[in-house]
Amino acid sequence: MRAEAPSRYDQKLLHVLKTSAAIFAEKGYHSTSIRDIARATDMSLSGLYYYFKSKDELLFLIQDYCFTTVVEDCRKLIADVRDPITRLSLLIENHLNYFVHNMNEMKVLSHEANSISGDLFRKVNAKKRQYVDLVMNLLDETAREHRIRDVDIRVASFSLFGMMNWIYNWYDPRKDVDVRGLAQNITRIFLSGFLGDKSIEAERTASDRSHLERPATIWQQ
Amino acid sequence: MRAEAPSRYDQKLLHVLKTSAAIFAEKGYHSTSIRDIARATDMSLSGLYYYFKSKDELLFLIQDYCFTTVVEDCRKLIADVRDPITRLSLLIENHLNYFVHNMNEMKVLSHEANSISGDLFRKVNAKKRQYVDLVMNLLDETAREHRIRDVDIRVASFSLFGMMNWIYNWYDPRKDVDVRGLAQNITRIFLSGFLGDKSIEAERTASDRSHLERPATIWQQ
DNA sequence: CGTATCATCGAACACTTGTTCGAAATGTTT
DNA sequence: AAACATTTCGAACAAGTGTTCGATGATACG
Repeated sequence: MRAEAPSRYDQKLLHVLKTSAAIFAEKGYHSTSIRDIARATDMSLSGLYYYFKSKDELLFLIQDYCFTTVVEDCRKLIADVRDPITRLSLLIENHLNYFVHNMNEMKVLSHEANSISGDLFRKVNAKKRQYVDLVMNLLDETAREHRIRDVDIRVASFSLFGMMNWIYNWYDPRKDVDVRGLAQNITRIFLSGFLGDKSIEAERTASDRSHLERPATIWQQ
Repeated sequence: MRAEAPSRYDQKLLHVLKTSAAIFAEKGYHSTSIRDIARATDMSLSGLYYYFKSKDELLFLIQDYCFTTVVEDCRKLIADVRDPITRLSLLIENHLNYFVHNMNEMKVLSHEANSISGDLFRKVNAKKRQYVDLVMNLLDETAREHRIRDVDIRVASFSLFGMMNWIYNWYDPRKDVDVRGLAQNITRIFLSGFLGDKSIEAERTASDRSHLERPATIWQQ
């Protein structure tokens, strides 16, 4: 039994989502009007409302669809792998691969995370939390296996997410390394950074932290 | 000769900037109305326009003021240090310290980078580019000294910025490690990750990259 | 054919937005 | 006190916003 062919409705909905994501990615969610989307999709203003019932929901559909797929793909990919480090590497590769190939949607997911509110916000956030927990557990397991005690798991996890999710701010497939190279580099930096290197004591480099005491600048008066 | 005492005008302007930054950080630039700011500052709508001549410029003033200070502080801090690794460590510490102590402004700087346009955008971006170049040069120098050839400098630089700038999405000073710990962790992860560890070959962990060939999911059809 | 379901649209509504402008209040200097 | 500059404000404007609704066209099926 094979998958149903997508209906006319589904096809057009997806087209609307993809076009909207592109505009949201370029101009930002709040600066994009439904009229902008109507123009780009060659539909009428009110005709769009047949496919979503509010601008909020439109954003949700993009985020949810996109995020669900990343997580599902990831789960399949690491399903029959046990070694936490390998699982982590695969997660990173999947995340970056999906990100680069769906830059618009992922930018909207990352950048407009707080542009949504209420129940829809909570729904997306529930999935996000699962994903974050997955990473934190992997790091925790790895840390135990390798007797790493000097790294905060939360800081490490979000550092990794920072590295990965920041790419929408700079990555240009036309002049940067390809996805392969991107994944290799980030995996290498994070993993060997997290696992640590006995020959390097990062601490040595800047032991005088007295400047951290200063409240820093005029903003704080 | 000591610094001039800030005038009434400067004091109030700073108060306006700081209050605006707090609201922008919470609700986002585009969802914040000048009326919101008027309410929060106990000023009239039109009264605010005595301190800036457009909403755009208000955003610019926040970003410029904030960014200028980070870079200046950084330059002073590393002025008489030659070792690139030490310079890098100090830069990271300064960046994170400033970020945590001025979370609102730095969130506005990071998150609303594209909410500004035209000349004002270019002005902020010029400073940003200098800062990025500083980091890239430091990494380049370090890479040469330590004979690191398998890491892309651009990827490494923006990975570092990703780690540092992402914190506005998760860092909570009330339940996370303090700035000291934050800086230690991130410096350790990035630095020993960038310098690498001969005993670890990250490459080994996920040599099968065939899934990176697949165009990935429904979005691309 | 006809008829029921799906898909689309134009026109309008109620509301919020950034910004302006002349006048009034406040403060400072002669 | 008078004259000046600095600072604040109320009221209004023009433009753009998300959303609704009844009507119309298209499509599928009996």
